[in-house]
Amino acid sequence: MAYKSSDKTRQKKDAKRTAMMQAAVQVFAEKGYHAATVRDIVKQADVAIGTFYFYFPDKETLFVHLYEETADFLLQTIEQAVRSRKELVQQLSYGIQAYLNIAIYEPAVVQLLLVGGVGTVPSLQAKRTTFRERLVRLWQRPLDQAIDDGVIPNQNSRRVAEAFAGAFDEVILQLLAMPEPEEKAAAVIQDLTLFSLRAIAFKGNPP
Amino acid sequence: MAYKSSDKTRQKKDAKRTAMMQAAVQVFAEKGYHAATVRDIVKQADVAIGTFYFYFPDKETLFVHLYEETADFLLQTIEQAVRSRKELVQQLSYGIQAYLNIAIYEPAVVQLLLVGGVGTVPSLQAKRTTFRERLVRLWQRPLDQAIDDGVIPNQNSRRVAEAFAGAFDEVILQLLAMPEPEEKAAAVIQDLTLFSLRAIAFKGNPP
Amino acid sequence: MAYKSSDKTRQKKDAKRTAMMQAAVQVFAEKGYHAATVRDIVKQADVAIGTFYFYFPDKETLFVHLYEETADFLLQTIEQAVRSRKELVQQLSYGIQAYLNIAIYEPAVVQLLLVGGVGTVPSLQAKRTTFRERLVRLWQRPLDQAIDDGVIPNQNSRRVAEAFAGAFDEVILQLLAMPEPEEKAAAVIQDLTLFSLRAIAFKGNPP
Amino acid sequence: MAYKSSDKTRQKKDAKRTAMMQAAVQVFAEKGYHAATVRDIVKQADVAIGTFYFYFPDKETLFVHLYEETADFLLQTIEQAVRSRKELVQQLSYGIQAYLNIAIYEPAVVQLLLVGGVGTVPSLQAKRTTFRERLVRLWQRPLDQAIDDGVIPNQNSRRVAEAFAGAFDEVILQLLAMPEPEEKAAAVIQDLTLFSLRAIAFKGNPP
DNA sequence: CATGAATGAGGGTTCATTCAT
DNA sequence: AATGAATGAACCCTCATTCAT
Repeated sequence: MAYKSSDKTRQKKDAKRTAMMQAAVQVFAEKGYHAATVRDIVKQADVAIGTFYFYFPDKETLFVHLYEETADFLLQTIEQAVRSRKELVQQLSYGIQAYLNIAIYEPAVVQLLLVGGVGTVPSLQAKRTTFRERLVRLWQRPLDQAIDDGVIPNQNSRRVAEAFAGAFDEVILQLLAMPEPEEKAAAVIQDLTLFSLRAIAFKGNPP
Repeated sequence: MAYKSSDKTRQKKDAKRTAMMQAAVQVFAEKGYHAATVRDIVKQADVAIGTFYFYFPDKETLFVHLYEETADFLLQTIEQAVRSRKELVQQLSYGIQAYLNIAIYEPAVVQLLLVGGVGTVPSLQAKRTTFRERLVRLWQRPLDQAIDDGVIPNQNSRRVAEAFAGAFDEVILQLLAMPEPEEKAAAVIQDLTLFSLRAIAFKGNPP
Repeated sequence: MAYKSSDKTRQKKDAKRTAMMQAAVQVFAEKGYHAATVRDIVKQADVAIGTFYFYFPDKETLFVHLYEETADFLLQTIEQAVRSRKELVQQLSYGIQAYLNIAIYEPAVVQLLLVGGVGTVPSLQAKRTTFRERLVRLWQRPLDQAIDDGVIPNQNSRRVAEAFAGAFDEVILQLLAMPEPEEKAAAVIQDLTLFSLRAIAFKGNPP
Repeated sequence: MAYKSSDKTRQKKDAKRTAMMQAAVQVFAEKGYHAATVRDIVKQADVAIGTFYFYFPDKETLFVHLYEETADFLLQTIEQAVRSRKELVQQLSYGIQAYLNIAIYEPAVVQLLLVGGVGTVPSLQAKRTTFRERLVRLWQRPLDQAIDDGVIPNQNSRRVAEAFAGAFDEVILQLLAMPEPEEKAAAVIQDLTLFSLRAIAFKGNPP
């Protein structure tokens, strides 16, 4: 009995906590870390300001936590798409697609990671570095495997992965700035996949 | 009578103005727009706070001005390097080299443009969009010409240019995060040039 | 649940708001709008500076509000005294008495309206004009009625009312500058009433 | 020789000093003491800010000095008009006329004294009191003489003079707020004169 | 748990005043 | 004498954070 009630309470609490975090992501993504106020967040979540400090120690901690969580979500989603395929062509293509999907349907995720809180919170600098590092490694892995398999010639896979990460980010941000980005998604995926394959001197069959 | 805006006085004032702007670039690049305070800037420039407002109308105006000026400097420097060559291979190679030079010897420029004031000042959003647009067009021009000349196959040059801009930015930021980046500059230039040429299916002689 | 805007809480908040407004009236009356600082006000009210901005949007808005409220209070109090009588002699006498009462027992009211914020806040200019206008009309009404009733000869009632308003203000300010003004109040009332009646060529029985 | 040159220098200096003081009166009258900045004044006078501090010790001292000087000018002008006549009727009429002339042709004088710096500068409070005192005495003198001469019945001439001072001020300020006040000046003078004569129970021939 | 009144450090900005030229 | 660059105290206001209810 006490179990169940506790569970319910926990769930309720978690629900409210989650709601506030979603509100925070929205506000941080829209305004950036500094311009976003705690009052903005609690207003968006429709709770009192005191409630914020019951659930989170302070604004900065929440932001860093959100950044990490969002980064995890993005990286894992792409990673999963990449891992689910064996062939380099499809690994790239599906990975890019996964990234684009998130960008289009959860733009706040991309805003938060790429725009929201850069160069602002000291304790975030390391997190950002880690995120970029993981993102680079994410693209590097299929490349290394492809080199091992002889599918592409030997090359500085690390640098190429960096270039990929930057290229994908920019193209996606440009896409998001356009009206109705979802209509152009398919073309972008194809463009980026072919771009990538050419850039690494892939000689097999294009998609 | 001689005291009236003599050349010496004018020069001195200009010098101080420039010094303060450099201090401001430093601080903005390091902390970002919001975290940088006017007090930080005047401390860096070793003047009183009133002096800031003698030279500049307010923090935001100065920041936007600095952003534009810095963007102009970066873009013109790269543009000049690109224009000074006729062949696509060299246009890319010299353009990248110019970019890298700035990044290594004037890191604050890159910090300011790529990191410093993103997602912060409303009046900057448009400036940032313009900067990215110009950067993309900068890389797009040689591509279009190469397509016209039949040096590379027809392709979505705009999208490729976006990818180039993003790729170069990321590689450069990664380079700046390393110790002694200038030692690796030559390798990076070559890597990026080859990467670019492959990505656009260039078939001529590599550098 | 009971904590939500309970009567007690509301009352307490209103009480504090009122207390702060009284403090503000005091300070504004004493120093005038510009010389009065928000810190002066919160010190007088014994609260923190943030509390001021919790209750009021800004210094200027509060001042204008206070000015209007105070003007309303003064005008309505006098108006009521005037309206409560039918005979011109008593209308004047009771109106003047009401004015004097406020001046003596709420000197800040008079200070604020006559001294506090003149020639200062642009958004107040119109309010001040309105206040003077209403004050003039206040005295003009019984005059017009008396002319209609044939109690006094026809004359430029508007100009006379202006003169009354100015005369009463000055005499009252002079009275307030003296020690123990309440002792002289009765004499002042009589003097001013007779002064007024003579000035409008009233021929009936003096009070 | 040295004499003359010295005189010239003196005159020149005085000329500049005078120009600055006139500029200051203008600005103070228009904006009030606090809102008027030293920069406003020197801009109006077309000199550098340092020049201000060569001629005057500081803003407050200048203001107080200007206030006194302006008060002297106003009081002496009216006084002279009053003294130049023997009969009460004409003393009042010419005094009022003199006041009105100043108000219409030198509105800054009236603005400065009646509106510009009230309730602002501590060191001005005493000056203002003195000015009002002198103004009251100015009107009181002819009254006392008329009482002595048996032209009007005995009465509290002090209080009546206060009422006069206040009444004239208000009517004049109301006049200045209208378009083309000079056209109404004659009527105002007559109205105020008759108002005054009636108020003091004058029985002789009206003007 | 939740609330929101209360706090005060700190930010951007103004402006009277000084002083080297 | 005259200039105007330079100064910094002080202003208004914001906002992260606390705590009594």
